[in-house]
Amino acid sequence: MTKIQILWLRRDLRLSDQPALMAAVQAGPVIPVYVLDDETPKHRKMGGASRWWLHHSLKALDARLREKGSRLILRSGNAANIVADIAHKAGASAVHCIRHYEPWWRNAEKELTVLLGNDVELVRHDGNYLKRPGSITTGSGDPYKIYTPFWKALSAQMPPHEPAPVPQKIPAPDEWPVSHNLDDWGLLPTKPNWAGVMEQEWTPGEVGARGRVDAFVDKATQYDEGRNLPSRELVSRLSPHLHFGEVSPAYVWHRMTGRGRDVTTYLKELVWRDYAQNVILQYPEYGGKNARDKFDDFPWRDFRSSEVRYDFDRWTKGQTGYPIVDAGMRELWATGWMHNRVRMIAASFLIKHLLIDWRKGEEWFWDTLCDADYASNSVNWQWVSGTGIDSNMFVRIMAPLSQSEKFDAGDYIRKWVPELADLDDPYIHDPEEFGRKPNGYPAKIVGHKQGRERALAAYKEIKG
DNA sequence: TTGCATTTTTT
DNA sequence: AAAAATGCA
Repeated sequence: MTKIQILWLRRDLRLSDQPALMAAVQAGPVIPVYVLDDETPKHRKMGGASRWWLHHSLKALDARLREKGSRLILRSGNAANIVADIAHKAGASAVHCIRHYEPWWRNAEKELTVLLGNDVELVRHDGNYLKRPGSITTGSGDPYKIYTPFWKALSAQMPPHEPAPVPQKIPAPDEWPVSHNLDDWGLLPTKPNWAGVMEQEWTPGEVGARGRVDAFVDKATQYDEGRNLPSRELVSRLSPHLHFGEVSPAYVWHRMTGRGRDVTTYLKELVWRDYAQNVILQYPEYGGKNARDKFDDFPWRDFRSSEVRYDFDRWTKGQTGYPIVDAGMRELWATGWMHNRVRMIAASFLIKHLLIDWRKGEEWFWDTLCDADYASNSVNWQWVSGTGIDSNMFVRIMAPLSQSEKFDAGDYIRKWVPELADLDDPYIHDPEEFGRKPNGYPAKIVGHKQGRERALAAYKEIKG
């Protein structure tokens, strides 16, 4: 006799290469459950863009499950409590999940083990990363702090496993637990215009993820240069799909490699996901705490001052007077995503030129990115700010104007800052300097030289 | 301990 | 050419 299996889903919303699903299917009838949990993550509950994505991803997953004779059970509240309750009421013998390494999920997994008691087993599977986080260590057995040696150690263990197929059929229980209605969760924004743009831009769900992979395979060899050119469509745009687990990194790895091509630069980028997990496993508080604690005394401009909040507000709205920064921030607001090269420029501008604490920027990205990921977002913000374990490069202050020219961002600016659309290169990168600033476009918040010198002076204060 | 290395840079 | 500190073998 086989007993009910609970499949507890979080950021692993796929049917293929899903080890928790495979294990559940082999053991008995499966009840797939997703819990919308705004309690467990505390202040890290999903932001607006992530919620939009989640809505569509869950809808797509439910449709996929129904094709296989199953369905998705939706509940909201404390995930550990609810999953335990469902498991007990269904008389389940096991709960299967994919492990997640955000500190709140690690806690919840521990709590769930206790709540399930002796009769129900919690089986945690790995599968959202190329190697199990924590398994890649230095010669002396410590976790890596620096990316390059981490990459070398991990890539020596590649390729990953062959991706597992979608199960033919997912056995259903005789009785389904009660489920909420997705539409009642209010995950979609009240602004219909924004939702319209998002729907044009993205197809959440496993099928959409596969489509992005297909579209990127032929571009992957150009990635080494293409990743720096925001005007061109040469990046994978897989980040939100990977974040929500709609596709496994092992599948992406296998699709991109082979055929004797060199796609190393892209693979390195993919491995940054693994690296970021390796960091938050060492430093669970990485999202809110400087890894280099001398930065705790850094003289950030005081956010209680209305002038500083006003500058921050202009940054969020893409009104800084720096076209490349503004284009990026407006792309983010419109589409829930920003080209990575521009993310670096925009982040550097907030931290160095505006001298605003990186945590304010990270918070904004957390709310507005549809790929918002605790590990990746924190690691990248701390990398730019120089507060991270992996860099001490505060004095690397990106020059937004030369970056804009260097990476040929003219068309990118034309697309996202329409009031500058009529300007030719090179004027469009710095209209103020060339005396071509249209009236509708703001003056620079702070001059480049002035901002740079202020940042260097602030850095000196914590050096001694 | 030593020596080499460190995602994306700047002037 | 310099910035500049610490990880890693």
